[in-house]
Parts: sequence; C-alpha cells; structure tokens
Amino acid sequence: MVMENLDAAYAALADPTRRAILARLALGEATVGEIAEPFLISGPAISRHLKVLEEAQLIARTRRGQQFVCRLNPEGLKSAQEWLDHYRAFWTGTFGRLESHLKKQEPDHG
Amino acid sequence: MVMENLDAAYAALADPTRRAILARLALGEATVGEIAEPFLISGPAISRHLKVLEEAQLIARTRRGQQFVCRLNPEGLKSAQEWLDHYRAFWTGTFGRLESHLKKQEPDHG
DNA sequence: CTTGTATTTAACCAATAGGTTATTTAACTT
DNA sequence: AAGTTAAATAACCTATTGGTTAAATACAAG
Repeated sequence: MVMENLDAAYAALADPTRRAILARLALGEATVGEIAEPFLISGPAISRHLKVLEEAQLIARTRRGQQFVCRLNPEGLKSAQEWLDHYRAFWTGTFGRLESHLKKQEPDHG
Repeated sequence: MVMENLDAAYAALADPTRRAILARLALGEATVGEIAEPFLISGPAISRHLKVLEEAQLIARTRRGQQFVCRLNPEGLKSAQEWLDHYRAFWTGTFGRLESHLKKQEPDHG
C-alpha cells in the first residue's frame, strides 16, 4: 500500500505516449531505440518519458552494452491497480444495491 | 474502450486530494460542502478538483436546492480499470512464465 | 425584495510538464 | 586514440496545473 507512489504512477499513466510505451513493453522488453522508433517526438522526449515511467516504478532500465533495455516493472502497476481494486468493491457494491433495488421495484412476476 | 477518457481519468487520479475525494464518495454521496470540510484548501480549489473529477467522468454532480450532491460515476473508473486489467494479463503472464521457469529450474523433487 | 448561504467562475501567480535543440556521457569500432 | 553510435542531461520555451482571493450566480428565507 505505497500511497506515495500512486501520485507518480497515475501521473505517468495519464500520458498516452507513456501508455503506448507500456503497451509496447507488455509485448516484451525493448531497447530505448526500439521504443522510440514508432514515435514522432524526439529522442530526449522519449528518454524523459522513460524516466517518468521509471520513477513511477512502472518500468526498469538496465544497460546492455551501448543500449538500455527497458521492461515492465509489475510492482508499480500493481499498486496503481490495487487502489482501484480496493474501491471497485465500493462502486460495484453501489451497482449491486441499485440492482437489487430495481429488482424489488420490478420483480419478474410483474 | 473510450481511450480518450483515460488521459483525463488517470490525470484526475494522480492527485491525492482527488483520490481522497473519491475515497469519501465511495462511502456514499455527499454535498460539495461536506466534501470540502476535512480539507485545508479553499472552496474554489475543491470546486475545481470536483470539476476535474467530473470531466474525467469519475463523479457526477446534481443540484439539490442550494447544494450540489456528488456521487461516484463508475463509468470512468471502469475504463481506467479496464486499461490496467487488460495489461495485467500481460505482466501477470510474465510472472507466470517466470514462475514456471523457476519451477522447472527447481522442481519440488530437488 | 433584500439578505444570507452554497457553490462556481474569474483573474492571477508559481510550479510542473512536455516539447525542442545543443551538449555530454559511455560504450563500441577502427 | 579518434570516430561513431545509443542514450542521457542541460537549457530553454510554452501550456497546464493547483493554489489563492475577489466577484458572480442561484437558490432559500425573512
């Protein structure tokens, strides 16, 4: 329950470029160059997106010779998801209550 | 799969005040005044947080006389969660592969 | 119809974010 | 050692964000 990371994690997820990077990495690890390739923005821009993702603990980077290999770091994703999962109970609960209320209003014998 | 809302939804979730507001609303609907009460920041600041949450479709506001009642809007939350859920498969998959790999390396007869 | 109350909107300000190009760092190649 | 390549960092610019206080709006109540 590392609440302090949630700020960074959700802020990181708020950018579509970064979500695209995560989507790419979900398919497997990739070098910075490979990640950057489909994007129109500059290398430094990608580099900073990666930094944001890394600081949010959504990815990890390790050097391999001249290149840097990036991969998903499930930790950060997990805490982002846990927060939503926790509250999901409440709002699906709300749905549940609404549903049973509606069922009482209009039961199938009506 | 309303991808355009994800930007707004995650950006909204990135702020701890807004997450606290959602947490409050998970307990039940509340007026703007009730929501604002525990926070140190000004009314207008709260009002704008609520606007951000509303635009992200995470909450809905309806007028009740002089006050505005806020409640969770599960729609927006759902799409935020669906994105993570979708990718969860991949990274739990990664875990899974890692696990089976480790199991092969060190089976329980070792 | 004036006054009070709940809330939003306006105007402003400092800090942050996301982009750029230029420069630096570090490893590989010759 | 010099040059090339992969990537990060620096310096800079503009737009957005989150806060403020002051003013506007809309309903409620005397």
